[in-house]
Amino acid sequence: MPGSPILRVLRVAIPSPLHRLFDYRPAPDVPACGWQPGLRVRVPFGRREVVGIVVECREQSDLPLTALKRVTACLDDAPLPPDWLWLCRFTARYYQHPLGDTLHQALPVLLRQGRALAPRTRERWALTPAGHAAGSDALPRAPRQAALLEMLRQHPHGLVSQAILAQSFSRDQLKALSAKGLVERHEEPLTAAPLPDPDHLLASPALPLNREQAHALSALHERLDGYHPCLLEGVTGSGKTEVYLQLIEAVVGRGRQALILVPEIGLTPQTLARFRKRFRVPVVALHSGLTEHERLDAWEAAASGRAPIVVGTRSAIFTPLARPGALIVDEEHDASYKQQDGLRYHARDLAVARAHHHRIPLLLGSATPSLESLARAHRGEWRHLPLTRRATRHAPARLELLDLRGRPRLGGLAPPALEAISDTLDAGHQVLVFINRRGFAPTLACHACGWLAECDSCDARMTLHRQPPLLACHHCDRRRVLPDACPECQSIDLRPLGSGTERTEETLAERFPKVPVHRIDRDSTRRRDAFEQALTEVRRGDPCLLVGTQMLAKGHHLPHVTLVVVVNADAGLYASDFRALEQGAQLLVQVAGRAGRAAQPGRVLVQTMHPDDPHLRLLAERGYAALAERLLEERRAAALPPFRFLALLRLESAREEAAGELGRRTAAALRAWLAERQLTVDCLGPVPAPMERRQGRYHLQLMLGAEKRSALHEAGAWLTAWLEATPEARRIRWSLDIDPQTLS
DNA sequence: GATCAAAGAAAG
DNA sequence: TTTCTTTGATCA
Repeated sequence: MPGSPILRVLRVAIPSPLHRLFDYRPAPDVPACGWQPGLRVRVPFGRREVVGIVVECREQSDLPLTALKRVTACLDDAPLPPDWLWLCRFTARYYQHPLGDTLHQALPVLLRQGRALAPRTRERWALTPAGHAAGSDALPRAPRQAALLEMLRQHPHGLVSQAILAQSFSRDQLKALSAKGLVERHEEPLTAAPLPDPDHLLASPALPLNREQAHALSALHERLDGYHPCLLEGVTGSGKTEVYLQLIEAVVGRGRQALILVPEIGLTPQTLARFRKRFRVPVVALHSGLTEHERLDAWEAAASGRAPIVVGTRSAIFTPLARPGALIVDEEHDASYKQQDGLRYHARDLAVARAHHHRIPLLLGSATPSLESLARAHRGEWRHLPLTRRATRHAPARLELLDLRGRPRLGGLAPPALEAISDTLDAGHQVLVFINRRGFAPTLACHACGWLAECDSCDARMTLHRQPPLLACHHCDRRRVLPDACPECQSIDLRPLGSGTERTEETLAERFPKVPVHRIDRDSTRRRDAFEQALTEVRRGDPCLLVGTQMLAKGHHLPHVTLVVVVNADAGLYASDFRALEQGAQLLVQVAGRAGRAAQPGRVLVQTMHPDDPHLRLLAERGYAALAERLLEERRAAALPPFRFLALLRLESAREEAAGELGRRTAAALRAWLAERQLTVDCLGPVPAPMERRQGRYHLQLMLGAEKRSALHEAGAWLTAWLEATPEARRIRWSLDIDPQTLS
């Protein structure tokens, strides 16, 4: 008999590492909206109950209906936002990650736990009839309650609790009055704020634009409808943020929402303050400091459209938007956009997919764009919008290479660097010493026999720390007390080898006793406000020395710094990873950008053992863009990204043999399958990972490369299916990294 | 024979 | 991943 198909089965994504869905029979009571994808359900799973998400409603299952369990309850009145569901499904497919786990990761914790996604409400308190009737002398022994009663008498519609608490009344006083029957509480929905009149959107006026900024903005304005990716390449201080702000203004002015991604290190109170100062509409920030309630509120505000502007770090790409208008990715080259464990997604790449899906503009900004993005711009896929002028009078500081060979060093600094520091301090300016090594010294060595402090669990040296004094491995949690004598030869001549932030700080403090030395690294800024406190002091402008790691290099305005010294450029630039030169150069340019942002021109001294290296010279003499061109040519010649697509299978086991055996079997099976399917994907390995032993486990990897993404994708899908079906693989931890950022 | 840890299997 | 079952080793 014809008719509508009978719904008998719900396919549910379960939070688990399994690459499959599970079928259930619907609960007896049907949700108001009917069964549809995106509804959260509570289901029995094994011996427990979990929260899953319906992804499909069908008539039949591969299993007999009698074998299916029944959904315990539906948790939603309406499905989770479709744009969110779409992005999660895309992500799971693209990164070959289980859909259940992907959905789970992309949801605020409270929603994962099954909390209702009710429209947010707020409390309003108003007088009851008894409250109106009560005289002003009704509460002689409770003056604060009487004052509160009086205040509410002035507001016939009552007051929201926020306003009451802001008048320094307490929740207890409200409760006391409520217990006396004088006031009562009303819950009211937090409905969408009326759209601000486009003429009154700005709380402070937009800044005037220079010609380049104006050109970039008009290019963006031309096409606010439709997918329109633009790479905004702007040197430090060229005003990228102002272009972002004015694009947001246009988007919000049309009643749409803007989502802005910033690097982990970039979501500072100052950044937010700048956004909030410009707009009269709320700016919702998503960062690690939020409580789970705040996170849920922010999610709901974005999903309902109540929040016109959402700013967040990597995971904010999964924020649903009711009326998406534009996506902005600031510092698009930043490595923090790639998640390095579990679901290894790249937020910038997902932003591309999402903007395309929504058909909205995408703005990617950077002073030092990734080679991937530059290649897209060159191919004409993305519009390239350069900003070359700095707002200040000075050209960006040039890098001066300082030959370290044969020179004595003090705390890692060669004499010419010390001299430059001395001169700068004498001139009343500030100095930034950049050193990418935490701790006192990279390791401890025995001067008698050559013993080095090595970690028991990793193929790495242990770092020497002074505060507190110990040896620590930066690759695992292992710590050791400082030995009094060499464990090999009992000599007591143990010496620190090389310099870290602590040692450089110590040396500089001895050498320049009259100025304060601020050390800024992960260790010195453990305390929440320590970092902000140090920055506040530095901003006052008195001469001082700053010693710091990457933390300092990114995004902070240090207007009084006129000299930057890079203690060792080589470590970053000449690492074995194929992206080392690109990322090392990006970091150098960013560090250099700290110098001379205010009235004074800046100097940047880069210490190196390879002052004649052609890459380094190209960067110093002609800048990042020129180096990037050359690196692109080299990548093309070497068949590396962005001219080839890569996927990396990592295998890890406590037993070296087990990982090796599985690696060989996997590679053989994959090669056979590739030959049979005639897919042009090549497979390299298994080879030991660059640091083979880490945290007591052996790491190996299999690298897949292809010219066509579709072929790589097919191979990846087969690989995950094969591994999941292979019993030996269960005892080994494995993960597939699509578009790996590093090969380590 | 009881107890415990390690290994293995299943999840709708 | 979580949970339960099976298996093997050890002890009194």
